[in-house]
Amino acid sequence: MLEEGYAAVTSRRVAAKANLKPQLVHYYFRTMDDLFLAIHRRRVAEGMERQARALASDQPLWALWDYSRDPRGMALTMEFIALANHRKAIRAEIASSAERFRAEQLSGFQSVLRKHGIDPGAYPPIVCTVVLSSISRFLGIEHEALGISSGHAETVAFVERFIRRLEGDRSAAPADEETV
Amino acid sequence: MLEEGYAAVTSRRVAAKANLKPQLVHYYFRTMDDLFLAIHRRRVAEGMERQARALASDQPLWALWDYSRDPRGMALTMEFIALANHRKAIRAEIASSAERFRAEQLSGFQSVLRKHGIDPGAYPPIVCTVVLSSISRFLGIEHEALGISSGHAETVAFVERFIRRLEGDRSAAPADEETV
DNA sequence: GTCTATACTTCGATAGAC
DNA sequence: GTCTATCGAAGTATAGAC
Repeated sequence: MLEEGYAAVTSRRVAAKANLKPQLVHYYFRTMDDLFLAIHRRRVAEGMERQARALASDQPLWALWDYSRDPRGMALTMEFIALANHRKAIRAEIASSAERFRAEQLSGFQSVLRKHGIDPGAYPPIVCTVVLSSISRFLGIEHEALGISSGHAETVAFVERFIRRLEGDRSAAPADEETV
Repeated sequence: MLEEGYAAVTSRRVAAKANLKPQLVHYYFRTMDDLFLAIHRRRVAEGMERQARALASDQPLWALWDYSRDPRGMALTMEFIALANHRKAIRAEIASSAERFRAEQLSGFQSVLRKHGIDPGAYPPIVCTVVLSSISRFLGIEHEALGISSGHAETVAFVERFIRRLEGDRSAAPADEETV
């Protein structure tokens, strides 16, 4: 899925990877959509848990930022978005999980910004959430899918200046996975 | 390509749309990649011209913002990015066109911000370019591909508050197409 | 340029034996 | 559960006549 896209994930190739027969894929998942949904659900469960951990850490903004930018899951996430774009059966589930990530992130931002005394009129937490997601996702797409990065370093530095103003320097090394 | 993704663009279906035989597609473009490249080149030419017009208008930030957010070309652009992600032969060309859009937008931002007396140390033009692209693209993806829009209105309002501060109210209705 | 014909590959999904 | 066997559909691309 990472290397050749979701369209390359076929029952035959999945089976080959597991040293099984293609029919067994249909036995376990019936359709390929069911297989994709199963993968997605597992990813969502892990991702929600990771995001919760990030938001509960002592530097939630740093943790969330690092987590959102982690390239490991970025490409896979893009594949699922592309999948949602063309498979109506899958779209609803992916959309709802994205909303849950957003909601959890929002409540995290609300308490963090309140703690730092940020005026929610000037910097609404929901806007912070969306903008942070936008930037991390966009840079990820450009880097992973197109291999370009002009302006990326400057943008990262710009964002991190804001985070540093609130949480000081990053105390731990960047950590784990990403959103959906 | 819009409705079912680039994978659904096959020589047979292209030919059917044109009431021709599939083999003629191969006669004109030889491979499907050549066909995609031809489409892409035409889009880039139009897009560059539109972006230049936006940047040359009397409200370049409004024009660029409206242009970047135009949903008409957004989905198609996403398809080409997905295409680039999986077809090495096409990736280089799409990446280079994206860089050209970025460069042109940057020089536009530089003169606009200078004109308004914005400190380039506090708000580097390259960062403005990347952030604006990030937000418009991200909202477009969420809306087009996933059908979700929580936080979108607030984010749009936030961005437009900045633009209004520099260029005043939008004088014309939103206009045309988008980036790549 | 446009056609017919065709070689070759890969896919999703099911039926039915064991 | 796992196998063999198989249907039917769709795809890319080329050769060669007209």
